[in-house]
Amino acid sequence: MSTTPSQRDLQKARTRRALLDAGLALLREQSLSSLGLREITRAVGISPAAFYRHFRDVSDLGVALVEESLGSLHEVIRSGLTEHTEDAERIDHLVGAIAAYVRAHPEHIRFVASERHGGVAAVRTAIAAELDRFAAEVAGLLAEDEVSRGWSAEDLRMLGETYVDNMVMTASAFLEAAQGEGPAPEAVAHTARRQLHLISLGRRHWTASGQTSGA
Amino acid sequence: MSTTPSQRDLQKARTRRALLDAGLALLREQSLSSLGLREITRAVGISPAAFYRHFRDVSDLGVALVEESLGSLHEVIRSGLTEHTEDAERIDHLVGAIAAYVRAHPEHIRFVASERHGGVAAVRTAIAAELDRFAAEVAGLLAEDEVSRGWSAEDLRMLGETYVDNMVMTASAFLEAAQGEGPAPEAVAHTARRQLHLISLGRRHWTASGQTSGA
DNA sequence: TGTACATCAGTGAACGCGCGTTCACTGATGTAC
DNA sequence: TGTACATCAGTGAACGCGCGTTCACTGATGTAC
Repeated sequence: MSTTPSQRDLQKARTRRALLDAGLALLREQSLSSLGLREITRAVGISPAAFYRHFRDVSDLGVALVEESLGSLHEVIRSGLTEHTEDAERIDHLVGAIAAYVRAHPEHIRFVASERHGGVAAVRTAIAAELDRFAAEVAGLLAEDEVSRGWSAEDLRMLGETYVDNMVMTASAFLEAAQGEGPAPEAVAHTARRQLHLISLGRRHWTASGQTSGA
Repeated sequence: MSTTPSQRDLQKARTRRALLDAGLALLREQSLSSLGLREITRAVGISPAAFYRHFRDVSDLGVALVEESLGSLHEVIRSGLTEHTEDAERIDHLVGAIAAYVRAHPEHIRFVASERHGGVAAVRTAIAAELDRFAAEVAGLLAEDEVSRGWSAEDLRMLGETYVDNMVMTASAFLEAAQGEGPAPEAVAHTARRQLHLISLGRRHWTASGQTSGA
């Protein structure tokens, strides 16, 4: 029942894209709460008033960017965790996939990293929800490993969160490396690999009773 | 050779304090890059021009806040890692110390969390430097444990970073819990304890050769 | 195919407002003699 | 202790500027007949 979009629909979609792209580009140098509506429309080359045909306000555009930024990561993670079964290979692959993603979409990663705890509540909420989905997804994938036998859903969830936290930190570190702000990319990859190895060792030796602390 | 500060010095210090406090309070609801100079002076009750007697601009005040926010954490971490030798006790103590710190200084933690990857370069750099110091400090403390025998400086450093990353994530999670944005504080503590336990297990089974991945 | 009307993305001018920064100043505090 | 001068944190007015939002509008595209 879906008809071909009209010229109008196409043009509108094109302008919307331009607004999102311009917004993301401008966010390389500032945070969302200081990004101006006029700044965005100026970059696109339309009048300020036209902005309202596409978004309610700038934070509304921010929420749309969250989906764009994290949506395509699901596939990356899935392949990163399922394509190999041996620990070392899987870690290499996952770290490499993160590095590649950061290289391919640096602005998306920067956006998520800086707005995750940033000043715009709606965006913060959207990012938290998306990262929660990731944690659940990772937990689901790791549940299928042999080592996960006997793990409670709660423990698997915790493991998923640990992986996601680590991946976010690693992505941030790659980003800083790319801007020359921190250690070099190879050093970041080296640290990330060993951190994942550490977690993976812990996972291998995990026992359900081990998690409770002595009184 | 230090003489007692004059009335003038005292008054100036008092105003500076008021500016820092007002800035931090305002940052509860927005990010540094959107915080206005006039907003701060208005909150303090002085004229906008007086601001320049204390700081070059708002980002200069931000850098001063970084030192304030993280400075007092060193002692907390040190005691959290040295007061107990048994794993479970140490983890309980550390997680409790983080929870207490977040409860005592929520604005400081929120500030650091949101500006760590925020829009003001000078502040980002200051936070990164301070967290680096933490990682080095934690690495130094963990080096003294029996399990660390044979660890390279580089691996210890990686371990320190893993701890600091985890602590930052945990602090953020406690903060969100306090605002009712995420899981309850007890759930955060529970996850944090198990994550630290996971890391601690990995640490116990770490071998220098284990970290390199197969070709 | 041609015509009359409807839709609606984008315009451009206008608005009131708060911003950061400057400047010459004031008057309390501090210092030299 | 008293006096004359220096310092300097804070003032208040002024500046030019860009902001978000509103509004009646235009004109190309789409639709009904």
